[in-house]
Amino acid sequence: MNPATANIEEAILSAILAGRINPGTRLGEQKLADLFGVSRTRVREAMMRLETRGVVQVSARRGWYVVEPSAEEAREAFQTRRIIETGLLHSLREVPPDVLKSLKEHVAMERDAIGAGDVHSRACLLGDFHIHLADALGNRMLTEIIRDLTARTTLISMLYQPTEKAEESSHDHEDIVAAMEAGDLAGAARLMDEHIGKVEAGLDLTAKPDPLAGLRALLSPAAFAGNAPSVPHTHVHPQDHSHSHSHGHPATKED
Amino acid sequence: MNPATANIEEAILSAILAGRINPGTRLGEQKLADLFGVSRTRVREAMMRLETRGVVQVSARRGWYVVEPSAEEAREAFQTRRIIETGLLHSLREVPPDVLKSLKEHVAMERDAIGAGDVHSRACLLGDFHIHLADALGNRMLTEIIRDLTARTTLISMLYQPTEKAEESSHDHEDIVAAMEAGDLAGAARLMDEHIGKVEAGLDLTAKPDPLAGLRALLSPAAFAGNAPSVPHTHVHPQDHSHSHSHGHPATKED
DNA sequence: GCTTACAGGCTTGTATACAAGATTGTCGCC
DNA sequence: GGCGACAATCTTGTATACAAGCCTGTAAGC
Repeated sequence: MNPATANIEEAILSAILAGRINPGTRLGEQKLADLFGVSRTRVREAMMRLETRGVVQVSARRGWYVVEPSAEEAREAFQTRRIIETGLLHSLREVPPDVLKSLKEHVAMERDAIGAGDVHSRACLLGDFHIHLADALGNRMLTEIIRDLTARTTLISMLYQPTEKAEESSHDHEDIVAAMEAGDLAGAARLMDEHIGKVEAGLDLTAKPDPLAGLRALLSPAAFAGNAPSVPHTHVHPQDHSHSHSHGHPATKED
Repeated sequence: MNPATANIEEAILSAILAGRINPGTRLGEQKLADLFGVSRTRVREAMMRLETRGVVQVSARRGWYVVEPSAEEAREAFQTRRIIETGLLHSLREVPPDVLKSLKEHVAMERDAIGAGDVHSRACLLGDFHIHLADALGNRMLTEIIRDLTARTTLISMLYQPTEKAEESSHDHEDIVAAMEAGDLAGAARLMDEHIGKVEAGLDLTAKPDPLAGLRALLSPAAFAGNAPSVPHTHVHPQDHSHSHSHGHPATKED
């Protein structure tokens, strides 16, 4: 593949996995082209590849947007991950020592990142655990699949997750590795199932399927006619999709 | 997505699943563009999407080729399918009656196609069973994943399969459905594992990593100088194949 | 004052032109 | 006669130009 195209693709996917790009973010072709110093052609290539991988979508003549999975798609993504990752653990007969070592090191890194409060690194590592697991098997196809799925569930978490439970996730990972070390693969699979289930259960899938959620919350208390003057038109389109949730998204959780 | 682009992509993928396109086939951009009545741009889009899905590959400034999975990739593909499809069956608690009905009908169609000797339809249906299974769960993501994997294993079978065992496969499918109907999902998963294992075991993964295999077979009996004059040229290009699809795959021989 | 029609700007969609590289067929040389 | 270099041809790689459509801001009409 083209090095430049691959770089764009990889850069965007990595940014998503690290939680640096929010769902719904608009990715303008020309803007990306300038950013990477290439022409729109290459950017379009990368975008189309990412579209087939399920992480961006094109809206006709409007632009490319990072996907905002619906509640239904969220359920599918988690179901798919459960199936694949438990299937993976079940398929193992034994775990090579070097794989165990590598996984333990990874969990240690998770704890460090959590302790250091590095939110991007943390999100990246937590997702990466699952990718690492597949990779340790030496199966690149599976790794790619899980990587794409993880990108999607990361976006889902950003959309629907009211609370972050990084410590709990890392602890789950630790338990899974412990079960693997004990040779209890079935137990590890069960723990993995529960782990993914917990992450899914921690989401509020009824809450934020639309970008108006924040606004809707303002409206529902019937405080609409209260004091805020002419809220509707002026505030529905603050700027535009591209800049609207450009950065300060994660601040809106759990209150 | 674009309708035309999607059509090209789908047409080629379907053709692969039906065994109508051989691994290693060259897919020229202009030729496809003429065929579908569009410009090269659209063809390139479709090709890049298919490349992302792992069914074609581009060789720089030489053309697009249907992938010829190596023995290693073949093992990975089967391993991945085993993991996912057994994981799928394990994840089920019960099978809805309409799904069972649909699967039974599918198996019946397989038998019909086998009886009728329709080789393309048969190949398509045998692969489609697995796709159908995921689809019946209502999980489109999983369906897409399995579809792509099935395309690859279909190509692998075309490359390495010395014998076709359509009846046996169909019979396996029947057994799997029967186990599902009996509510024995664990048993169904085991049967699925064995089924995929059987298909994999039926291959000769040491035999045909290179496109010269047929030629090599002619050379080895040392009958080369015997009586057939200038055999090589006439038989290397049986029909049009565009040209020789002998793009220098590094993994040529093994012995 | 509010609604509706319209125009301008901006973004993607598509085709085409040209550049770069690879393969192949041919000619000259040894 | 065999081998190597060269040129013609074909194919993809990349950029750019133009067309088409959406969004937004403005102005006119009710």
